[in-house]
Amino acid sequence: MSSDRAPRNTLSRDRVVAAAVALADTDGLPSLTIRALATALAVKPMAIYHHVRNKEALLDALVDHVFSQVRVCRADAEWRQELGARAASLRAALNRHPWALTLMEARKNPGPATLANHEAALDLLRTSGFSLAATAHAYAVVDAFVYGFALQEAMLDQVELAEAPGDLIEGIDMSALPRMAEFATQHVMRPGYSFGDSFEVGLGMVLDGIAALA
Amino acid sequence: MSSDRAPRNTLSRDRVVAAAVALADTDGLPSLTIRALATALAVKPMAIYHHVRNKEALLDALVDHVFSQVRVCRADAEWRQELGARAASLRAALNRHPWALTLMEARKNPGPATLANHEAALDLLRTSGFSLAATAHAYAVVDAFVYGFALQEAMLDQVELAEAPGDLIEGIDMSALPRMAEFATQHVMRPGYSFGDSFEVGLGMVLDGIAALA
DNA sequence: ACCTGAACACCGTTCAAGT
DNA sequence: ACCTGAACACCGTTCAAGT
Repeated sequence: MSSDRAPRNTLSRDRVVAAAVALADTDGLPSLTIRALATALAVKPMAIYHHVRNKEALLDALVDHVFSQVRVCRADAEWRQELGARAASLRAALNRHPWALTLMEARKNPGPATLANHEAALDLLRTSGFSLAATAHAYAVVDAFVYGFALQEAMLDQVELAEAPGDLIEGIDMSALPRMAEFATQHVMRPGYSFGDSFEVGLGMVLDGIAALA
Repeated sequence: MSSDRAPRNTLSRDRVVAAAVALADTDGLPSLTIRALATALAVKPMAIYHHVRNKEALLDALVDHVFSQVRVCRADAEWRQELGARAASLRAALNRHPWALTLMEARKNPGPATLANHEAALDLLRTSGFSLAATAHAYAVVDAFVYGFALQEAMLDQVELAEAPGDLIEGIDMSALPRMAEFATQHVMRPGYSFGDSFEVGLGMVLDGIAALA
C-alpha cells in the first residue's frame, strides 16, 4: 500500500552538496544534472529545490565546499612556509575536484569558506610586514600560479584520456613538430618523469620573487 | 513562391566557428547552443552538422581559434623578451575570450594552431640552450602563471558584474573580514589601482626564476 | 553536396497539489 | 515543512527526405 517514496527529512543542503560533489567527481561536471542528482539521492528532481535555490546556487556551494578543504593560513608563523603549504593544499584540492576550476570562473558569489581562506592569507602577509601593494602582488601571483598549474594538470589528464592505446598522439604529424617529438621521447616518456615535479620548482620561483617584494 | 531558406554554400566551417566565437563573446558560453548558432547564421540547426562533427568538435575549434591569435615565438631572438611577449599575448587573447579557459580544461584534442604555438615555444627554449628538464619546468611555470592570472581576471569580472550598485559586496559581513575590508578601502578603491598591474610583476618573477634554471 | 522537418531522449524550472 | 506530478520551454543529435 505505502509508496516507495523516500522517508521525509532525509534530505538536507549538506547531503545535496555532498552527493553533487560525488557525482561530479565520478562522472564529470556534465553529468551533474538536477535530475541525476535526484536519482542519486533516491528522490524526485523537485525535492532538490527545497534545499537549494537553483542550480547556480548549487554550483556556488560546490566551489565553496572545495575551498573548505584548503588549508587556512595562520598569521603567527613564517610566511614563506605558510603560503607554500596553502598553495600545495589548494593544488591538491583542485586535483581532487578538477571541475572546480571550470566552475570558479563563472561564480558571482564567493562563499564563506572561500572568503575566510582569502582573509587568512591576507592577514598572514600583512602581519608579516608586507605593504598593501606588496600583498596584492604576492597574493595575485601565487594564486595565479596554483590555479594555472592545476589547470594544466587537468588538461593533461584529458589528453591522456583521449590517447589511443598504442599511438602516443593520434593523427598528429609529429614530423612537423620536432621539438614536441624530442620532448615526448627524450623526456616525458623517460622513467622518472612527472609533470607535477614542476610545481615545487615554480612555487619556489614565485616565493623567491615575493620575498624580494618585502 | 520561393522559400526564405538561406542560399546554398553560404555556410562554411570558418563561418560557423567565427559566429560561435562572436556568440560566446557577447552572450557567454551558456548561450552558445547549436540552435542559437543556427539562428545567428540564418540557418536551421541541422545545417551546422554539415560543417562540424558535433558540438564537442566545435568547442575544440573554438579553443584552437583563440590560440591562433597568440604570438608565436621565434627561436632566433632573446628568449626572455620572446617568452614574455608570448605570455602577454596569451593573456590578452584569454581576456578577449574568457570562455576559452573554461573550454581548455575539458579539451581532448589540441588543434593545429595550439600545437604550432607550443612547438615554437619549446624550440625557443631549446635553441636558447635550456636542457629538456629546464625547458619542461620553464614552460610549465610561465603557462601556469598566465592561465591562472587570466582565470583570476575572469573571476574578478564576474564578481564585479554581480555587485549591487551602491554596496561593495552584498550581504557579506565585512566586520568579520577586516583584512579584506582594509584591502578594499585602502588599496583596491584607491585611484591608481589595477589588478592587471600584478601581471608584469609576476611575469618578472617567473622569468627571473627561469633565468636561474639555465 | 548541402540544407531541412520531424522526432527522440534529454535539460532546468514553475506551479499546483499532496501529506 | 517537505516532497511530488504534470507541464513548459528549452537542449544535442539521428534519420529520412528534399533540392
